[in-house]
Amino acid sequence: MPSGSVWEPSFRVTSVAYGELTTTIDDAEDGDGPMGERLSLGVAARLSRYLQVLTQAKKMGKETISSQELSDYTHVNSTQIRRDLSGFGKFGKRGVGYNVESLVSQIRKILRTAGQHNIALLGAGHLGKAIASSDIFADHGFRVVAIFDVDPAKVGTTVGSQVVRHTSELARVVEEEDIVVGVLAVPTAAAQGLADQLVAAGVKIIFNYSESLLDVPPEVTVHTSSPAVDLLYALYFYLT
Amino acid sequence: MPSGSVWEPSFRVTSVAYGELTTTIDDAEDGDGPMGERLSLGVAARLSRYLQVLTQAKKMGKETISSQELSDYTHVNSTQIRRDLSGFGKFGKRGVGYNVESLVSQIRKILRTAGQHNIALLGAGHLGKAIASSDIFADHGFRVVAIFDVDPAKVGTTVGSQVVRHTSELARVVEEEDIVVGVLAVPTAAAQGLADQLVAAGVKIIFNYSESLLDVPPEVTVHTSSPAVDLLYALYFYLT
DNA sequence: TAGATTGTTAATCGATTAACAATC
DNA sequence: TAGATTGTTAATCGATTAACAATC
Repeated sequence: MPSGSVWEPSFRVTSVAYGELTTTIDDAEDGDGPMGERLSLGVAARLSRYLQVLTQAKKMGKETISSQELSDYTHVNSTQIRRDLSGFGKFGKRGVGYNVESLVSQIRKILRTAGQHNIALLGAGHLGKAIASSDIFADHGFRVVAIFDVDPAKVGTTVGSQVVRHTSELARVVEEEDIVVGVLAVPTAAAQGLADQLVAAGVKIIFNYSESLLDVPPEVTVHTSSPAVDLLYALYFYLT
Repeated sequence: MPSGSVWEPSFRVTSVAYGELTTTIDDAEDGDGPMGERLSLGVAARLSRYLQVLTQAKKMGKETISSQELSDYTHVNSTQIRRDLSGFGKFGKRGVGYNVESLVSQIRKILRTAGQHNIALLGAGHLGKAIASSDIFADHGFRVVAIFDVDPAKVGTTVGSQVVRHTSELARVVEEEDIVVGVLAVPTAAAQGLADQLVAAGVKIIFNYSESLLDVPPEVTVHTSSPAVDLLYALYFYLT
């Protein structure tokens, strides 16, 4: 019996309301399935989770996986998983399950995240170092191509494969390196200022590991990491 | 215009299927409202998120907050927020909003997380140090009361306010310190073994910051932290 | 009073689930 | 063939949203 993240309740509670969610887009793909339409928030979020589990399962040498196993690890109902997948094609084999490797590439295609994407990491403290040396981002095609800090003692040192730069170089580097995501691993007090700089530099996705509530323009998406929230939530069901 | 986490799509996608979700429990409270029943997964997760934002707003000296402001920060629809809250009482003031401090204590009461809960942190590397020195857990009544590592070079050193202990002491310390949550901040290869030890020691909630897919008994809840998943998801809506 | 915001209703949409035939 | 698991249908439940009266 595997685990699963209590993560996203029926709505992974983070229901987002980001403008139109189901408008048609240009490029179609395999033919059948809703490939030509923008995915709903729910489907996109679940597919991302399946992808995470599949990526790890592949690492562990697993060749096939059933919807029930995926369900055990994601806590998404197995019928819903089969439903989500069958909307895009018949990926599974009855009596056997899904081929892990082929399902990974199918989902990557659906999520259009087959390519490489560049990340800027802000903050070279403990958290920044932990993120820089982790595989999690790299596994999904995200590359930390620049690390910034304001501390003169840290600027110039090497973290992961990158030399730490001073924050004053942010705007230039974001453009040069084609950075689409900024990750804030800085103290709460510094977060808003750096978010402003990221926005000014044209970054549209910010990952906030600080506690600060960030104010950004509507076209910028902020994801605030909140382990304590998930813990509160898990604890509620433990206590009751 | 504040940000918000793409987090939990309409379902914070992590819909969980953990047995009965709406059975009645013993203690009733204020009288009106569904206080006597177990919260649905969705409501509990959303309330946790409101609490996170409110806690930070309180720190920033904010006295009142409207459902629209809460919506901007959580990406939960403002009508839904009012609906969620009004189920437990009339906490708001028309034309004004909600009192931040009073709403914090109301939600804490609803989530039954007013008390202190003890955490064991496994791994005294960069991530462990980052977690130990962060406020996020402390803000919500979680206390890191023990830190473990297997590295002899780390055992005995001080991280945060704790002296790092050897993992062999785990079972004893879990019992002595009444630890209910184990946080895994260790390399992927070590995660399952430590999860097994936590389970054997009686811990029922595990927070997994490694990439490992953990197999645990059904009564244990595992939350796997997955920043890359959230990033994939945010990127999809950015690219389309 | 005028403006703002809550609390609540009603309608819709999507997630959830059980069930089962199809088929590997 | 027998067992397992997918793909799909149909029914239910809860989330989402707009709208608006109540009221601070």
